[in-house]
Formats: sequence, C-alpha cells, structure tokens
Amino acid sequence: MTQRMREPTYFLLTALLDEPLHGYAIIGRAAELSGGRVRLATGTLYAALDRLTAEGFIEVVRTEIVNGRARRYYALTRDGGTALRAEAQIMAGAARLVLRFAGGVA
Amino acid sequence: MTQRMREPTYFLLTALLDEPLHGYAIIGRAAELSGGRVRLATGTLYAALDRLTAEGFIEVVRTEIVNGRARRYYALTRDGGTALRAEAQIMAGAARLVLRFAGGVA
DNA sequence: TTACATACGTAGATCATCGACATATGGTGG
DNA sequence: CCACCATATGTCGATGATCTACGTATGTAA
Repeated sequence: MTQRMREPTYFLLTALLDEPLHGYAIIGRAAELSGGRVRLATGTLYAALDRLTAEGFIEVVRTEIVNGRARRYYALTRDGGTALRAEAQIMAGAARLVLRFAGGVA
Repeated sequence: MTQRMREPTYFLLTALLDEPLHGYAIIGRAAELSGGRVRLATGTLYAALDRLTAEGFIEVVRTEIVNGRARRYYALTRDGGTALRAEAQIMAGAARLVLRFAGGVA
C-alpha cells in the first residue's frame, strides 16, 4: 500500500501543465522536460491516457479529425493537477532525505 | 526504457544511509523516515533484499543467529549509495519541474 | 524507393510490488 | 490461560504499470 505514481505517468501529467496536447505530442514534451531521459513508449502512453482519463486526472478537451483518424487533445483536470503537485512534494521530500547528507553529486 | 527505482526500493536504500540494519528493522526505519507513509510489505522487503544484493547495491555485513534463525544485517555498498543519490537528484529535478509553477501546496 | 517523422493503436511479456499465508518467540491484557 | 500483538524471517499467487514489438497510414526528404 505504498504504490504511487510511476515516472512515465508523472511526466505525462507534467507535460500537460502548460497546455492541452494530443497523445504523440506528449511524448515529445515529456522528453523535452526531462532533458531527453524520459522516452514514453506508445504502449505506455495510450494505456496511460485511458487509465488517467478513467481516474479523472486528465480529460479530452478537443478532438480533430486528421486523415480520417481522431486526434484527441488532453488537459489536466483539477484533480490531476492536485495529484501531480502532491506527488511532486512527496518526491521533493524523499529527495531531501538523501541529499541533505553528502551534498556530493552522484 | 524509462523505468527506474520504485518507492519501496528507494526507501529501503535510504533506510540504510545511517547504519546497517537487519530486514525487519528496515521496515521501521523506512516508516520513520517517510513519516509513516511507506509501509514496506514483507513480500516486497525480502524479495528486494535479494534483488538489491544481486545488483550489488547492498551487502550483508553481519549475521547473527537468533532463535535458530539467521538475522542478516545489510549495508549500502558504494554503488548503492551512488545509485541512491543519482535517483534523489532525478527526483528533485522532476519535483522542481512541477513545483516552480504554482507554489501552491496540494 | 527507401526510410524517417508524424500519429494512433494493440498484444504479449516482464517485473516490482502487494496481500495473504506460514512459522516461531516473547510480552501484555483480560 | 488464552488471545493478541510486536518481533522476525520467509514464500506464493495475483495485480498492474511499463516495455518491446508489431500494425496501419500519410507526408516528406535523401
């Protein structure tokens, strides 16, 4: 009962902080924000979009039809923003626990 | 290929920052450090101890026999400490990404 | 015409974690 | 005396997010 958000999920939500994005654009934004470290796999992305929508953390705010295929734009909901900030604070606290010791960089 | 350390693993290693501890004591120390939030399940703990030992992140530094049962004390290795600090810095960076926006507490 | 970026999606496998169980001792409360 | 909890180690099956690899389609650059 310790389980929380995993990194791909965290960065997916973080990617939506500025503005609504469609699925594939989220991959690029997450990579950008993480300095290239987080590369969301499409299998992770589309599964997570469905899951987070069902959880009420994100929602579809616009749908375009491009080449006969739906392009959905997702936005953070209020709950999603709250959960993300809570998660960030837990992470900051956990990081502090380790870093206050040796300030030594890895 | 984004996968990193999960929270129980992170707190298991953090619990060993001060001094070597035996398995069960790690549960208490992790709970203490996290303000009661992280409650390591024994299934998680003993599996993780084996895994992290195999990975070279922790090692057995002392063994006592209590009531005919081995009590093993684990310590962080150099690699384990390095990995933990690296993880902490990634977490701090990720947290900053979200918290620099609304300083608003969750 | 081959290949890559864009863009959506599915399917099977992996693996850390979880909940429940098993076992044993020592202490405390009813 | 007996139930329960803390201490302590450990196993087993299930869960669930993520990963790799595949499939489809268009536009564009080499």
